[in-house]
Amino acid sequence: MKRPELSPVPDPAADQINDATLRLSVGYHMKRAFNVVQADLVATLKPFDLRMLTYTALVLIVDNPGLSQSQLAAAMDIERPNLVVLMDELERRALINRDRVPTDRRAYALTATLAGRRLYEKATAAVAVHEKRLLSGIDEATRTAVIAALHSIEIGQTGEG
Amino acid sequence: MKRPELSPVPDPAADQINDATLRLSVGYHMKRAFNVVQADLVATLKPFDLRMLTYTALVLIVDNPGLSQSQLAAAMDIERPNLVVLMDELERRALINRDRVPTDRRAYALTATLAGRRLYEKATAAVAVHEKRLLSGIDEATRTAVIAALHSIEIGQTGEG
DNA sequence: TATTGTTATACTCTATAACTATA
DNA sequence: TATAGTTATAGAGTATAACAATA
Repeated sequence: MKRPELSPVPDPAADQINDATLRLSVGYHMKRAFNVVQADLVATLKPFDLRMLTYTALVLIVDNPGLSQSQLAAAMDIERPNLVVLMDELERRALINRDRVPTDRRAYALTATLAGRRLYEKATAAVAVHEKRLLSGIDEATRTAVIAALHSIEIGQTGEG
Repeated sequence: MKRPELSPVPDPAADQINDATLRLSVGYHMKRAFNVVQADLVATLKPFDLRMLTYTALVLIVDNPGLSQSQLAAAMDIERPNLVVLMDELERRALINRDRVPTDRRAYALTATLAGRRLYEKATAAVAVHEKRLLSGIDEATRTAVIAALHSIEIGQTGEG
């Protein structure tokens, strides 16, 4: 966490740097912006003992009960082996269940426990507050355009809203 | 590299997922979009034997000759210890020089060598091409708004664009 | 005392190969 | 054969503490 409490005061040294050439490098600005968002998100989730990956997994399981680990890994854009340890952690903490699927005994049906859903509710509320604060400087129209643009980059297509 | 060659075909499994709740979670979409951009950038830089961090460092040194490692670390938003190994690598490859500053013999003045500047030129041209392709689905006005928004998140302020 | 660069270290995230059990 | 989940492992990126040299 480089920015302790989302201080709005940037490092003065960084601003003396001439980044004119980089002004068109989306990757650079995206990384820096993402760093800020991620740091905020990490700090927000810490009280709930969740990280970005465990939070995202929990949200997707609550919203999509019964999905498999393969589906979840695809949705999260991570490799299956990396998801296993996340599921191990959430299961150990009794936030999710791994139930065998009768029709395909290779797969697990993932569902959230009551404790998982409660943690989801609290964490999601906290995240909403923090993200709202994080984006407070951006007007609604721009915010919508940005999310749409991010989504279009994400899926590699043009329009989608 | 999860998306081998920036295929515009998303994983079908991921699209069946209900991410309505996440539609407002900027962190989630930002991470996914950043993953795509980063994968493209990594692939683009690979022929030059550069990673995102080494490329960014090289660009900033070329654009800001004489800056110190502390200043560079601040500009890149990484910790000083992590920058050391990057400088070791670039110096070993004779892309940059570390010269002692006469007025402050603790610090190094970082400059790019001729080879460093040449690599910078070639890599930057390649990055520009790839980013243009990556953002081809987004109109100019939106693109400008997105970069401005990213920058405003980055510096934690409102307007600056 | 404070700062620059450094070493050592640890943790998280990511990626691949290879295995098992099912299909 | 192919797929779901798993294990082991390796590589990046990131973060902190502690040190020597210098200010």
